Amino acid sequence: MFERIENESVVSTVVNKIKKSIMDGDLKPGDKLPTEVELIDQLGVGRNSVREAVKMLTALGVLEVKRGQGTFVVEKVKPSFFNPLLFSLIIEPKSNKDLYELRVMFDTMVLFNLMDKMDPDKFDQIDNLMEEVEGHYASGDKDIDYFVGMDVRFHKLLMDLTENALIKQIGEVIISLFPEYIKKSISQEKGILRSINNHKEIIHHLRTKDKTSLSQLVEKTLEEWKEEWK
Amino acid sequence: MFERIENESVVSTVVNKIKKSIMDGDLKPGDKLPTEVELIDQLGVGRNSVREAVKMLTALGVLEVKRGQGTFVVEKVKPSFFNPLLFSLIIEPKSNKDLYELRVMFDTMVLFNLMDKMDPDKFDQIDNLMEEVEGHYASGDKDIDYFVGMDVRFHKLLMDLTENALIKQIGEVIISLFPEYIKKSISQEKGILRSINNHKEIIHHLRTKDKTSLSQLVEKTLEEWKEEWK
DNA sequence: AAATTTCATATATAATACAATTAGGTCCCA
DNA sequence: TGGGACCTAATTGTATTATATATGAAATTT
Repeated sequence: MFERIENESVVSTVVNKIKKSIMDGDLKPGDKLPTEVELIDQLGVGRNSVREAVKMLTALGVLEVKRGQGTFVVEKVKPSFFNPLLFSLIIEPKSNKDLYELRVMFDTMVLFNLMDKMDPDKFDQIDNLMEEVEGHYASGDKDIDYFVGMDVRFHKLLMDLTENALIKQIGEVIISLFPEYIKKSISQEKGILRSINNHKEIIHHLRTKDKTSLSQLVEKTLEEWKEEWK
Repeated sequence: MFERIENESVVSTVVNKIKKSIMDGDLKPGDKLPTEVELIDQLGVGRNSVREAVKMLTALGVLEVKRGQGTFVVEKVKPSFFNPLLFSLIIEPKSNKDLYELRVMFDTMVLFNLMDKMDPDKFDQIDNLMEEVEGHYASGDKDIDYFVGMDVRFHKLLMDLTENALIKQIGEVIISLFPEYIKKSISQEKGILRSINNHKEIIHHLRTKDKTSLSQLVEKTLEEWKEEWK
């Protein structure tokens, strides 16, 4: 008969009012919100409610609080936006197979995307990184952590070059799930070499815009990894 | 000389302790946290700090507060908690292109993954869905919402068929960002038809395991959308 | 002019009081 | 013996007040 009375909490109300101000354009990126005291007066609520609302929007990456100065709408959204996703991956454990598949597929995706965007400057950045790694290897350095770090840097660089903020964000999350696996996979000298050669092959296919070979390479890599983990 | 003293706020500390408990497995999905008063005692902080920390984790979809009962770790993170991502589209309008690219790339990724896994049963599921949609279209039904819903269902079905929990999860997030865009793009009769034909093409390439054509199709679709948004 | 201090402003934390919601038990009566 | 009304303990929700701390700018000193 009667529909449920939605007793929206005070905090939710405040959150929504701030949200609305942003979406309506009354508050633009970089703008300063009224001070806590002003908000208390304007909204007619307690200070705790205002603070809790601001904290929620801070957690979501929408607001930014600078102590002694005030509260501001963020200029640029941080990758922390995908933190909830990261949590969900922790809360609901995933199988290794799923994780690999995702990683390999994501890498392929990034590379495909890059093929249409690569220019000489971007190749320079990649080449510089590769020279650094090969130099270290040639010099006899066998520090696993270094090569693991460079492996991560290589993949992050590729993601950066897509110039797509969303891809970067999701990529960060995926890579953050991987350090142990990378370490395990290159924790032998032949692992290091294989990693370097793998990257070189990737770059080669990127230069020649050879999607077929690239996707075959990725598949091959996946197969190798699978073998190793049995 | 001295490195900066990171004065982590009390609230952040509480947030991190709760996070850690979850990640270490001391708190599992569905578990009840200590009451506010207990947390105050155990952590030696004020109630405001505890409440603000809980509010942040609630905003991230990690905790769930039931008044009169307590605070719990969520069983399953809902995709709706990613809505804040929509903020990034308001704050950084240029990311529309990014979002679109991500979507197209993710779809491609799913399809590539599927190619090696498809069996007759899976094709049956897809065919059933397509028959339903085409039936509706043939019957003269032009309800936009219906076709938008079916477009979403089509893409969700493809993701389901990968049988990869991670892909499903990330896909949910991406798709949840799209209803309005999809709606815009098929909000004309020719839009509906185009959507249906596009899906049919996808299925065809899936059957023939033709990766090249598939990736070309996706590129073509991307180009079309780009044109439309100018 | 440069360095230091002071001060106003804003957020951070804590403590207290009371309100509201929920689950479950108790009581009472038919 | 049921079953409904009521009560109560536990827990979160909101408001208020007090104090602490960080920040930037103004005032002061050197």
